[in-house]
Amino acid sequence: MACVEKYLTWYKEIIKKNGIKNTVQKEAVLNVLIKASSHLTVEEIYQQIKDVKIGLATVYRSLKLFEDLGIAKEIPMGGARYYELKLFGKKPLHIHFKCMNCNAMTDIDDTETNLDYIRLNQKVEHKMGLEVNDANITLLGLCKECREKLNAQTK
Amino acid sequence: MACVEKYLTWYKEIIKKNGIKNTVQKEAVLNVLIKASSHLTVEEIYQQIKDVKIGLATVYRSLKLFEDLGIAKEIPMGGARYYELKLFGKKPLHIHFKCMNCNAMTDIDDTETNLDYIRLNQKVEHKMGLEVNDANITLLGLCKECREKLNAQTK
DNA sequence: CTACCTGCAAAACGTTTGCAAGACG
DNA sequence: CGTCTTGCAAACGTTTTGCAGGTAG
Repeated sequence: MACVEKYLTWYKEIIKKNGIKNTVQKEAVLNVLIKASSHLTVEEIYQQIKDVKIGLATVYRSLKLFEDLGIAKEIPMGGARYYELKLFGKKPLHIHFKCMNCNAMTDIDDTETNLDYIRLNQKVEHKMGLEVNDANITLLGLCKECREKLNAQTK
Repeated sequence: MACVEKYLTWYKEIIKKNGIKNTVQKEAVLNVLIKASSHLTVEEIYQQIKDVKIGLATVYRSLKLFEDLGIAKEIPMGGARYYELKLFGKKPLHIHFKCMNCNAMTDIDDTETNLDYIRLNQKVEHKMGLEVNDANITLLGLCKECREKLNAQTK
């Protein structure tokens, strides 16, 4: 994937611009996040880094840094904290879905739907006189597979 | 408030129906939640109970129980966990707003807006073939007061 | 009277921090 | 070379658990 390389360069640019040093550890965390298809916990990110010597504390520190720089975003869900990247290619806002049966956490990848939510957020912003910079939207329920499976059992 | 009494009776009904024993401790936790205007952390709930002998562990156990029974709902936000009641008088879904400046966590109490979000959730449900039972929506930004304060400083 | 519930203290868990050594620029 | 960063281990705050005693139904 050429995209991974390109994004990585961009991220490193942001880090450098803020007077922070680029290290193999930060790069490793970024790499995992870029390649991740879904949202990961700190522990999962830590486990997926095997080619670089890294401590758990550094993963925490890197993620906090990335949050401050606006690179990454935390999504809290029932005790756990998931992380994902915010920039480049990702929508500025998107909806998360958590299946209460299989516990999978996925994105709802539908441009029109995402736009609907963004429009609604703007409406709220004007109506209430607030300034909305970010939004966490998580729907909970049954995913398509689990729904069909459970329906089949109860028939 | 007669409402507090009424709700309390209803909640105790639910607890009894599920074969769980009603105790002064559970009642105390419910009372705090019913009377609370905003969302509370476990520690805050614990502190507000003074007339009953109760241990922190019991507060945790009660809240978990209430969640399982569908009485209460957890709202995770940046490390902390807030709790609120789900039933009776409360909207089935409403939007939380967290101010990044003063850290206050409030509800967006606007029926029309809440309905907009519910409609949107239903749209997603049908479009993606999911079953949506619940939704966590938290907007992050600046509240009206902080926004004006900060604007005044930068002029 | 029995099953469930409670308080307490200990344990478990996730996250943060102090420090000396090391790496980036 | 100075500053920022790291790994390690200890500290920390929150949540869970085991257990003996207590209470609701």
